[in-house]
Amino acid sequence: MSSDEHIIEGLKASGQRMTLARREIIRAFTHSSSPLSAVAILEILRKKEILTNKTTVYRELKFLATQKIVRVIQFDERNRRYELSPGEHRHHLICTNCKRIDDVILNHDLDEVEARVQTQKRFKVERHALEFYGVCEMCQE
Amino acid sequence: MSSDEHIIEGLKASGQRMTLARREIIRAFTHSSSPLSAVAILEILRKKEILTNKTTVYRELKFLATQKIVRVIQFDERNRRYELSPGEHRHHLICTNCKRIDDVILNHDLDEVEARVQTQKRFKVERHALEFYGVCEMCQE
DNA sequence: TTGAATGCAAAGGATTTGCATAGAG
DNA sequence: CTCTATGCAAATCCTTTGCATTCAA
Repeated sequence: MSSDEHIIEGLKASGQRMTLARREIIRAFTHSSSPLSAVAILEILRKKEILTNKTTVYRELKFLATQKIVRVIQFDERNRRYELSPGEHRHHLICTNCKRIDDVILNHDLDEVEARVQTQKRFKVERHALEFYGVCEMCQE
Repeated sequence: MSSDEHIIEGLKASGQRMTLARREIIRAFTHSSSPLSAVAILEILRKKEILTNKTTVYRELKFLATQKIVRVIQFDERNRRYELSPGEHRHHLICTNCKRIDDVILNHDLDEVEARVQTQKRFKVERHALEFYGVCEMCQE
């Protein structure tokens, strides 16, 4: 079962309704390697000739977030982006030139730092967000 | 010379004008240990009975950012926050309970991770942003 | 005097809400 | 049939812009 079907079946199994918009938004995420904004999703659906209102997209994103299927991430931008809630721990590489966003997986690299924050500041870390800003391979040429 | 005076004198020396609003916004930053939003600054000025328009605050924040005196940071929130451009490398501890934001300084802890991103993904890292979400000391009680 | 800073009103862009209707199960 | 999802318009919130006026140097 592909990952979009997996999510869709999971939702159905938990008694949620499956609509065209919901299905297609989930597919948009499973087929994208980078975080998507509401506008980006609207654009993807428009290209597939699936007419959807932006209100629906915003509401669907909120729904998927409450279901922990996607999560919100926010860069130094005006608008929010969303991405599939990662099983592995992902971080972002944001190109300051072309604005492209790539992912990198760093599983236990921050464990030590987190432990230090925990003891030094008595702050109980639940999660962290780490983004790298710089120049991507293509823009370096 | 205190740190606000230091910034103010630096600006004057580089030929920038010094107005009441500018001076007080700089002071708001040097006297705060956590990042400030435009609304928060407006509130601080209002309490000091310094009448200022929000437009001025937004414009001033933009100005201070171009002068590299402050920098923008954005959490999973709707509105932007700004903080003094740090000499040392700061990160944030964001309490998911009381929303308080504290800072932590981690100078070279990410060097190794950055190096790996650089070689693995051929991404030239210029800077990074790292935030920890969790429960602060006070909220753990 | 002169260009930068200010205030106000209005515009903008992203996101949310109210309400009536359509559609999934 | 019932309750959720949808579309549309309007509202909200944060931020920016245009323009005439004030003010620092």
